[in-house]
Amino acid sequence: MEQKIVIVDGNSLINRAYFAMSELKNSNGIYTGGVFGLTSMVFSLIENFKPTHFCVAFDMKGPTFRHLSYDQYKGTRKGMPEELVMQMPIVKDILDALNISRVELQGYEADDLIGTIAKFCVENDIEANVITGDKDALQLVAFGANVHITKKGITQLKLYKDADILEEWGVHANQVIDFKGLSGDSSDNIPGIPGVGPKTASKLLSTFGTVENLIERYEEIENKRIRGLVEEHAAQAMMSKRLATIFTEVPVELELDTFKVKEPNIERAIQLFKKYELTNLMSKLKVKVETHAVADQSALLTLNGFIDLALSEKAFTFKIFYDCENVIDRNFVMATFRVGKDVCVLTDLDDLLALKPIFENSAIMKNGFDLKREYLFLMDHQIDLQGVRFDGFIAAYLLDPARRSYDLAEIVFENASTKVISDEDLLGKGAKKLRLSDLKVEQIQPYAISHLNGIVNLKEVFVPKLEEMNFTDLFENVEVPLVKILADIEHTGFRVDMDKINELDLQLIDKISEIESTVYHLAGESFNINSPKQLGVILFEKLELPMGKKTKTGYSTSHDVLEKLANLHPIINEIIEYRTYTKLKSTYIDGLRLVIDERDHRVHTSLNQTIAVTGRLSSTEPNLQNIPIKLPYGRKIRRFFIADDGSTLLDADYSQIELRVLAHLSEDPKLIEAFNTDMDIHTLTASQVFHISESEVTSLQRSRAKEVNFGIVYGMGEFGLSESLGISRKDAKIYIDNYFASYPRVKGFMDEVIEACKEKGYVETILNRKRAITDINNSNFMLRSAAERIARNTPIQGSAADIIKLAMIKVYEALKKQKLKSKLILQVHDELILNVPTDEIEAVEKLLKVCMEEAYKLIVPLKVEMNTGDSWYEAH
DNA sequence: TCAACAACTC
DNA sequence: GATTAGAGTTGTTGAA
Repeated sequence: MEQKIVIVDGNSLINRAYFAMSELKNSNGIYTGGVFGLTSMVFSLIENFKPTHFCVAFDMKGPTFRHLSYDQYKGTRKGMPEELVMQMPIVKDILDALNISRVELQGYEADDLIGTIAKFCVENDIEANVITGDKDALQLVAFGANVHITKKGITQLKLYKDADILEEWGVHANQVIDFKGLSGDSSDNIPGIPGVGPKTASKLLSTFGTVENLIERYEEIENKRIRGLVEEHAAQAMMSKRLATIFTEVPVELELDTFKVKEPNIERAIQLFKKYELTNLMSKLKVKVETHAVADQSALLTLNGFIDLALSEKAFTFKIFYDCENVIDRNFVMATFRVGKDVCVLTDLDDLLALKPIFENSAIMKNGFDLKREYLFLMDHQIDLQGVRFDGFIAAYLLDPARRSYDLAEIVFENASTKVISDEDLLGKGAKKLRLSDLKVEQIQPYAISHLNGIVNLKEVFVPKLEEMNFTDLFENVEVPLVKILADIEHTGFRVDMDKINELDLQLIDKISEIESTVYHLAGESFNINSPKQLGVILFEKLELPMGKKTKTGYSTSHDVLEKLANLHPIINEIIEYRTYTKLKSTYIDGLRLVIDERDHRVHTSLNQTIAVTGRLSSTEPNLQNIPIKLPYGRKIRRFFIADDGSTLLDADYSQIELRVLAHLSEDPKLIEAFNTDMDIHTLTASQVFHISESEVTSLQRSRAKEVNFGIVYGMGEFGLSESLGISRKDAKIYIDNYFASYPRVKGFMDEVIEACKEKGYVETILNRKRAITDINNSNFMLRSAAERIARNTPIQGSAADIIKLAMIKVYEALKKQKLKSKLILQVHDELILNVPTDEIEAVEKLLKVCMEEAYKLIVPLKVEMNTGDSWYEAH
């Protein structure tokens, strides 16, 4: 077998890892960000490079030979922060447990050790891969080492070839040291030649080649100033070059066998990961054992070959690649399929469409990643995808719902053994980002196949993991079936009334310009009212209004601050009005217009399944989950959203679903009783909190009790309650105390949730959805309190989300079974909206009520309220 | 390009 | 003694 070594610059990577995740601590307050980052890097390097040899080099304390020749070497560098110094022995322990050899030597830097080992390996025909964040190491490219420089913290690597160095610095690999010798390096305090920067250095070197040659022939330098500089600082340039040169003859014993990759000492590693609470790393240990290598030998199937295999094997994995011109136009580029180890690549849309019977055959199991995209594409072509069993996107979300993104390449990189070519690798990023259709098929194919194989590998790892975490039922029976429903909702869209939009737009334009001039008049000058910074200056400096809160960057001009100033100056109310109207115009008129499909006059919102940590959905482009309702004027926006001709909108929302879930989870007798007898829960709470009979409750008391009920669900404290009700903290405390006295099990439940969370590190919903809460044992009061509020709220919010997801599935199935034409067109957390042909209203009302109320059996009843109307305004 | 702020929802 | 309500998206400003 070919031999391959990975040599890691331990100091460089741990530094980067630490700064990328400096806040990571375990519950004893020991910082572990650097340890975590470096160790996960080691795991991924082993998985991705599959090296036969591996070692990590470290710097040692104390002066090196460079300091002895130049006492200011690295003189400007600050020492490692204390929090990082503490992590060094931990990292070394972990590396030892993983049986990974580390090297360090008094008097030499990690760089020199790396250079020495790399050179030795290259000379002995072993592929040498150097991993570091320090571009000085690029000089090693000159003798044939592969140098990979970390990007974005340490999450990505870039392999530098000679050409890359040339592009970045304008010099060849073997001139890197000359380049440093001339231009210097402020981070190492290498002086170079003062006045010579990177540009000049590369220009000089392209003519003269080396520093030595340059100095010898300095008289040939055309630019007079630079000639002088070179002459004057020749000695310093020579010294700088020496300092920048990695010493590749370090007297270490090079016994290759010591670097061989060995099986880790799993028990010891697990022990350490537990001790430092690096639980994510634990799974990597298992992954290493469980992952099956995927054969890279695979046949390329023809369309018919694939059809035969799909029919006989009854399962395949696939991905369709397409460009989105805008929200609705999808341009086919390529589709890839895998059955067993064989792969099929289609580039002709007609071939893909020929697979309609295969896609629609529910006996053939389909696996993929982010299958909502596949559903949408196939729906465009009247193909009704059936038989989906596994969606890696959804699996990744259930296993770690707090992730920022679920990019396939990242997920596979972290969990499985293959390398997936990322979008950025293929398409670039920023302004220069390409579309798939800009590339040739041959360029896309390796990318597409790497995605396909990544999904297959991911499935191998995730299926047992889902089982282990008790997610199988939630995954198979809720989240995966929901994918299709969300695609259907998105595909159907919500019709909008353009005339209504234009009408309100004209009104708003008038109102805004009128208020604008009033504000300028009252302020005595014109300024940008949208700028909190400029507004702050006007209000608190020019008009000398009393300043309320401050933000990090200046005066706060938030609504509640302004409200308190309303009586002091007429400009305040104008500004409040200005804000409400401009909000409506920019977000709900101008913003909405941008996402209306010109062809069908509908908005096709994207309902995202993997965004919210609690299990809720989120809605984007446009966000239909935050259409105004509270204020009468804003509520008019709901007139934009209308039923199809011959149909009406049916809007059904759960009444008090979160408080019912709370009653269920806490088993509080009084709460249960209240819902069993269908009492008004806010009135009941008011009577409890104010110690009066329900008939005596005033509307003010009821609305305060409503705030209390909400506050409890969110884990609000007395301060928050006093602020939101405008009462004293003392009174707020009394309310809260009275609340818990009336519903004693609620308090008990909250305490138990936190207790269990401290123990297990996560909280759960009724369908076993889990959310890890890391700060629950944090010694920092603020972080711990926030974690406790999250722990209290997540089971409630998350269980309510579970229930409405179940309801959506029931409704969807029931509509299909009864062959009704009514369609789900939106979900807003506790509300479902359907477009219902007029003749189906009665049937669908019945169906909807049953499906929603019976979605999940709580110990209290679920109650649904329904309304119909031509627009969302009337229906809700 | 990105963080901060503000405003809208359940 | 602190700090203070859970979950989201979008638009604007202004600094890098």
